[in-house]
Amino acid sequence: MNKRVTLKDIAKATGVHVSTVSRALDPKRNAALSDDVVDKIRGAADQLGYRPNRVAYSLRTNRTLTIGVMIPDITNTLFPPIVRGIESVMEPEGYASILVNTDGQQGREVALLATLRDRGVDGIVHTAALRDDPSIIEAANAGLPVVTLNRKIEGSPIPYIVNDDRAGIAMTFAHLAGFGHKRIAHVAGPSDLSTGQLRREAFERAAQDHGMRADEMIIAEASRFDEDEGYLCALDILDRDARTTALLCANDRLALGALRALSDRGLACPKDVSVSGFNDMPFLDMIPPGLTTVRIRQFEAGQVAANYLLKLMQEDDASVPLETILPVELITRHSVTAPRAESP
Amino acid sequence: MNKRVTLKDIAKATGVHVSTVSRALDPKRNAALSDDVVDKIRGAADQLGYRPNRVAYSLRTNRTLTIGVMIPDITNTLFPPIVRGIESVMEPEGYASILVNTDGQQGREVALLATLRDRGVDGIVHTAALRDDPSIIEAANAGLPVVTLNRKIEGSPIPYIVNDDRAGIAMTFAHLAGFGHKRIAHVAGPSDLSTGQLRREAFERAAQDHGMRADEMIIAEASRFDEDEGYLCALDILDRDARTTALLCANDRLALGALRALSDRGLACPKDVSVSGFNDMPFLDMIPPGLTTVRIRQFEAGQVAANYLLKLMQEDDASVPLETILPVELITRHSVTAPRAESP
DNA sequence: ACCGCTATTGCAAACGATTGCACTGAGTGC
DNA sequence: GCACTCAGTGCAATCGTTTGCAATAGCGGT
Repeated sequence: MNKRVTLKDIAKATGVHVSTVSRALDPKRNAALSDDVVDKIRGAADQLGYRPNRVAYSLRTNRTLTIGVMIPDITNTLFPPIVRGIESVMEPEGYASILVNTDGQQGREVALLATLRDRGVDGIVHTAALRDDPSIIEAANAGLPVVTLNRKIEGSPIPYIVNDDRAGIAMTFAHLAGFGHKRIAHVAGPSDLSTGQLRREAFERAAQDHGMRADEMIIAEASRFDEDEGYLCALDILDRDARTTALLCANDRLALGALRALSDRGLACPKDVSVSGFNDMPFLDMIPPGLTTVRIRQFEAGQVAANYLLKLMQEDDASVPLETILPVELITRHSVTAPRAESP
Repeated sequence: MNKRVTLKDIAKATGVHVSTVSRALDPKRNAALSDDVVDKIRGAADQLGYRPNRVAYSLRTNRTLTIGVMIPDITNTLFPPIVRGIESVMEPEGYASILVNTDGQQGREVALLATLRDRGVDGIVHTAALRDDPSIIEAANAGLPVVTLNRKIEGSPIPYIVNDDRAGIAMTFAHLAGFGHKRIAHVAGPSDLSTGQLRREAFERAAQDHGMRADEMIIAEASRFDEDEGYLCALDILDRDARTTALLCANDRLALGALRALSDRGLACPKDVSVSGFNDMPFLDMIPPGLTTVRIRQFEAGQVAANYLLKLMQEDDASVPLETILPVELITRHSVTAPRAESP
């Protein structure tokens, strides 16, 4: 358990002052030193195996080179690629991430945010924000760089990166309509999440654009983005209108639940009713009948968020776009086909 | 951007010395103080909204209350539950985790380990160790608490938590044999990973126990635990012995690849050949034909690892079991059935 | 020969907490 | 009434860096 070597050790070894050592080791500041002393110090440093003490650095400079990454649940396949995207730009810059899972609970969120701030993170990527989220706004106002991902916080100057949900839904709706579907229902996500809200609005607008009247729209809102809720909502929709021929779901897990509901009702997908999802989660292509869905760029989204955050952290007067919308892509598989001829 | 309040501020506000404040706020040390001054200080502290500066604390105490969690790739569904398991015990104790992905590359692993040490983590949970891994051994020898998970490092005193791979493989083999399979081949994992190695040995032993001769065993070793490798290995096995009736795969992703290989060869699973996996990854039940596999306790494994690490970090002379083997469970679905009557 | 300038380096004060030790005063025993 | 204990606080060093400023030396210019 030999002690770590410090600047002082190097100073002692080379006979110079510790501040000189500090300067010699800092590429941005060693210009003021003579080359030979720099060389000597450098030599001694890596001969002794010097590794800077980041904690001391942080105390002095008030920069931890650490960011907080807040997500609802890493267990949800949506998030790992985001995390890696963030890491892919942060790591080369010397930043590490501490990852916290909020489970979508407001209480956990504010507590975790507090511990992140206690730990002095230099910035936060927040993918779990509720639409209305005072604590994170407060943090941002206090000067902490924050960017949100996938979720948009209403009425705040916090930059957000989102996928083009509206376009995704519109494409899907058009795809469905193109097959001749007239009775398209929506399994919506929770309305307290901006994703849920936005996709629902996009659905309504798309439906309207295709000449559907508001009172014809059947929408069931899930209280969580999971299979069980999708199952329940699909059942609800079928109960409300048995003639529904297509289920446009706000995400894949809801769609998976809907699929199960159909099969429970003795309905086949896509023969009896078509189903679409959103997100294109992994292994979706292996699950029959092969869900038609919208692919979003999670890794990229993470990268963009990280880049913005970097900029905010490194430049005092940095400005990044308030809104960034990433393009999405319709992935057509086999869960959508033409509706059966309507029996009048 | 109002400055954070420090001990000094509280001292000024209450008219006592900063060291007194420090003591008053520390539950383990305030016994030596009079109750009224403690109350006064406490009151001032949360009236001013004091939050301790963890960086300063760390510098002084040499404890960061941070651990490093090294995994191959968070994108692999195997790991998120582990991460959450770790978090579930660490978070209540005030520890945060910094997560790094090694991608299974030795180079990345040593670099990331170095940055973790630079950051002064109090301990490390390592789920990505190669079987022979000098850098992590060196770290452990230097006094850094380390526990490895899923992987065992040969000939080191580092505690490891593993699933009962041997039993899992044995159960699967017995299950297969119970259906009457005689020609059971193994799609093995990489032998430089202890999981790959161990499962292969378990297969060989199980085969032997069922009266198979060594020269009858057909084994193809994948160089990675992924679908493409599973595909290739399965093809290889079919080429080597077309009469193979069962593929016991070292993990689910290999099995998924094998499934694809079978279908490419016009073979049906389970009618023509049975297939089994290992790990029971999420959504596996939704992928036809429903892979029979071995369920492992990832969340629990994370918890155990975290508990051991906590003990190692908090007690000087802590001793935890060198080896911990978690029970596994055979999940039977529909990818295994009796072999067709052999056409002689 | 003197002055001033610049290039190089040292000094010391931070950053915000913890902690061994010294100090003070009141209470105790005799 | 005196020495002694001990509870309750204050003092100051310390953790390892960074950084504004002071100090020194060497140099050229006049």
